[in-house]
Amino acid sequence: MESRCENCIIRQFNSLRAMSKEELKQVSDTKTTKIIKKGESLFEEGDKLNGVYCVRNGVSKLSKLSANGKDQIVKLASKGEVLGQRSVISQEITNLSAVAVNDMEVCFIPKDSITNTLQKNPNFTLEVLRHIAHDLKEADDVIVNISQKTVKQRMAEAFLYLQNNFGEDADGFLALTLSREDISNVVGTATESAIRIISEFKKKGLIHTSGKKIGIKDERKLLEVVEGF
Amino acid sequence: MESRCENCIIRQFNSLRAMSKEELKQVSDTKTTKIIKKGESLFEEGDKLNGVYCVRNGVSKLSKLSANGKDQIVKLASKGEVLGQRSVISQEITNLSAVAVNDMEVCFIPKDSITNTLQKNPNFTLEVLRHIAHDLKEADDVIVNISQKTVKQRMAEAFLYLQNNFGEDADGFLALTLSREDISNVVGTATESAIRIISEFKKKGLIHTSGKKIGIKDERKLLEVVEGF
DNA sequence: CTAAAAATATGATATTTATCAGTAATTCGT
DNA sequence: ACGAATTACTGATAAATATCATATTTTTAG
Repeated sequence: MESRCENCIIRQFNSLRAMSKEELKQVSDTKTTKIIKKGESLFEEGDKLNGVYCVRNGVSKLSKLSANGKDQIVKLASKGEVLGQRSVISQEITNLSAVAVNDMEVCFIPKDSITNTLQKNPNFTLEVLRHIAHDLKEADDVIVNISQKTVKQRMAEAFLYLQNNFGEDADGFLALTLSREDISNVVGTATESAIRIISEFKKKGLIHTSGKKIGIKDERKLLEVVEGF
Repeated sequence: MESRCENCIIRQFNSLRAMSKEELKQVSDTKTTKIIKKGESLFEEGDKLNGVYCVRNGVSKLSKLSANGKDQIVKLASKGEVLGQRSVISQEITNLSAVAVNDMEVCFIPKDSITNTLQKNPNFTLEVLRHIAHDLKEADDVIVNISQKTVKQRMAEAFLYLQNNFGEDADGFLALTLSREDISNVVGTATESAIRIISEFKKKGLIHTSGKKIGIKDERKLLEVVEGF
C-alpha cells in the first residue's frame, strides 16, 4: 500500500498541516508519488499546472529564463516545500520552471483538493498565506541584494546560504552540490565570473574545493566579504 | 461625518471587497483617515505595524535600505493598494519603508479587524492570498530583470511601466513624476547613470523632458531597447 | 577502458557601470 | 524676488563584470 499523507512527516513543514482529517484523506486518495531524476523538470515556465508538488526528497531549482538565454534561479526548494502553489492560487500559467538538482521524490496533488480546501478552511488558507508572505519577503531581500551588492558579496552570501539551508556532509563540503553554472544562476552573474571568484576565495583560504564540491573553510571571513570588507 | 468604508469605491480594487457587511462596518468604525505629505513616511523598515494602510490617493514608494546607504525601490503603490499587509499577516516587523512620492490620503485600519477577518472569512483570506501571490510573481520578474538586463534596458522598461500604471498628463508627460534619484532607485543603478541614460534617450528621440517631467516620445523604439536592440 | 563530450579553469580584452569632481539649473523658504 | 539648498547634469576616470578564446580536468557513453 502506498504511504498516506495522514502519516507523512513532511506535512509538518508546510501548509498541509492545517488541513482537517477529511481534507487530508481526500488529498491522500488523489495524490500520486513521482520520482524525478536529476536534471528532469517538474514543470516548465508557461505550463498550466493541474496541481502542486510536495517535495519529499531532493532539491529543485525554481528558475526563469531571460531573453538572452540565461536562467535566473529564484529559489531552491527542498523537503517539505510545496511547488506550484502560487500558480494554482492565481489560476495563471506558472512563471517559473522547476528542475531537479538531484534525484527527487515528490507527491503530486491535483489542484481540486487544494482549491476546495482554500475556499472552505480559513486555517489552511491563512497558513498558505503565511508561506507565500514569507516567500515575498525573501524575494524582496533578493532584489535588494542583487541590485546593491557586488558579485563577490553575493557569491559569499550564496555559500553561507547553502551551508545554513542544506548543511554539510561528513567531509565538510556543502551537502548540496551545485554546478558552477547553477551557482552563477543563483548569484546572477556569468559562469566565468563565478568560477573566477571561487578560485579567488580558494586562494584566500575562505573555501576549499574537491571537484565540483565546495566546502566553507573560514565562515568569519566569508561574512566579512558579504559585509563588504 | 467621516466617509464610510461601505461606500468607498477604492475598496473594489483590493481585498476588502471580500469582507462581509458586518466586517466592513467594524473596519469603518475603527479606521482613521490620514493625510501624508510628499516625502513623509507611512512606516519605516523595522517598524512593528499595528495595522494596514489603504491608499485612497497619491503614490507611495516601498523601499529597502542597503548596507551601502542606497535605497532600492521594490514597488510603487497607488490608489486601492493596501500597504503593510505582509507584515501584519506574518506578525513580523516590516522589511520595507513606505514613503509618499506625492501628497497622499490613506486610511489606517487597525490590525485586529484584519486578523479577525483572516481567521473567519475564507473568501477574504483567499482574496488577500491572491494579491500577495500576484506581488510575489512581480517580485520574481523584478529579480530576473535586474540580474539579466542592462541598466539601459531597465530604464526603458521603467518608463513604459510608469506609462502603463500611472498614465500620462494632458501634455504627454508621465503622470507620476519621480526625481532622478527615485528613478535610479527603481532601476537599481547610480543616479548619475540614470541621468546619463535619460540624456541619451532624449538625444535619440525616445523621450522628451521638461524639468523633472519625462514624456514618452517613441514607444516602439523604447520597447526595442527593452528587448536589447 | 577509452574517446568524446561536458564542465571547469584561466588569460586577455571589451564593455558596462560606478565613482569622483565640478558646473548648471531648479526648488524652497522667507 | 533672492539667496541657499537641493537636484540635475556632464566629463574624466576607475572599478566591476562580461565576453571571447583556449586549455585543462572531469564526467559520460559505449
